[in-house]
Amino acid sequence: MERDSEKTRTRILEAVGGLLARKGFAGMGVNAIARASGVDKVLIYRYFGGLRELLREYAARGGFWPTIAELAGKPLAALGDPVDFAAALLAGHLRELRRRPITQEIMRWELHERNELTDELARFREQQGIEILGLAPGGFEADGTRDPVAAAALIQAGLTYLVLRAKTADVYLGIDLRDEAGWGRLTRAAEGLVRAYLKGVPS
Amino acid sequence: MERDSEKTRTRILEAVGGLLARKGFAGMGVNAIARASGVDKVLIYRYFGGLRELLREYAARGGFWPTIAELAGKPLAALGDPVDFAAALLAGHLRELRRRPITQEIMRWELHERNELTDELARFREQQGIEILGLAPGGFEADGTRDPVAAAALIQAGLTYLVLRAKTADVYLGIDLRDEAGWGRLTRAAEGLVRAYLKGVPS
DNA sequence: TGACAGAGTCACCAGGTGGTGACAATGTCC
DNA sequence: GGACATTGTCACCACCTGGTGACTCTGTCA
Repeated sequence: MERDSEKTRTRILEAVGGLLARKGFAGMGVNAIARASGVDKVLIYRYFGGLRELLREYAARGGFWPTIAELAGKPLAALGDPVDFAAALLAGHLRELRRRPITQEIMRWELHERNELTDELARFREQQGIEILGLAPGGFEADGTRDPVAAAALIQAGLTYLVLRAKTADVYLGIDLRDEAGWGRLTRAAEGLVRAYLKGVPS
Repeated sequence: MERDSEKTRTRILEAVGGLLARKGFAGMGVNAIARASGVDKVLIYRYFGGLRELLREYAARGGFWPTIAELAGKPLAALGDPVDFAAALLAGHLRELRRRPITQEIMRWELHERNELTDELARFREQQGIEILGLAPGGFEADGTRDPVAAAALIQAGLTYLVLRAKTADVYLGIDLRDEAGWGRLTRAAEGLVRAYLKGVPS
């Protein structure tokens, strides 16, 4: 064997990512990681301490969350109107989440397990989300009739759910999740909803 | 022992429900069901054939999906306006899903496993959803600027995601998911969104 | 009373999991 | 060269899983 501990470490970490993308968190175990990386599992314990710590280190490397710039898709300065801002970020959320199977897998995992790691990952996202809201030109304060934050949360959550659902479903309320046309409808609906809600004029 | 096969069958089926509510599908196995029901696992094979068939039979008993009447919350005849109709059904979706932990667990399961059973369960819901859309007074046809079905799907998906997420998260984009006030904000936002989108006037 | 089918019990199997101790190979430094 | 720590290999452990064969018990019916 190669006898290069640093290389072995990264091989293990890469195996985590690959396994995550292929099998999700269901098949995530010491034996599976050892098999996938072609490394003896005892090295996982030696180098990382255990599965928890390995996953923690994998998470610490990051790279599966889109940055704010990626979410916006264009320079933030170009989004002077709060409605454009919201529409662009929601579209960006959909776009960026769809192209990140590992991120999707983490979010699926968060949906039915809660531990220090999932809490930390969620906290990071939550923090980023709040930060983005703070960047909204003019802010997103609620008044008597409108609650822009709740509305944005709802639409973002809807897009998230549909992306996660698309792995195991072909269709949702008649909308084809396998086809790009279906996603186009959803993108336009999201934009139309937020425009109508914030300005009172659909589309 | 009691020597009553019918009683034993129902004890097993009830154990499935209890286990589902407590542990979700993660801990769903022959041994666990046998333990939870206080019945030898060999009887599961004798009476049902295996885990798949047992789950199938459990699903066939139904009772975890809200009916259309429950979703509407009030007589459909009272919902003459398509906007009221949509708002009432979205609010009903949230209300009914929140009170059904087993249904939530099934939907979580559907999110990362796909088999004949999940497909069938999803097909039932899909069918019901389409049926509800058909009941909308005046229909929900898309025109050049609006796609009411996509908008409703998005909001419904958002409510679904937040309900599922509430089990493992306390907060989403600053909205408190443990508190009734948070759900009130979301309900009002959903209604405001659909009203604004369909009529052009928020709230 | 005795035969018999149905209901329930028990012991076991192969295979997988997380986890560890003992050992062999390899490079490094004196 | 020899000492030594590091890296990697292998065999093993207890435990749990799904699944099955063989047994005993019990109620029913002739």
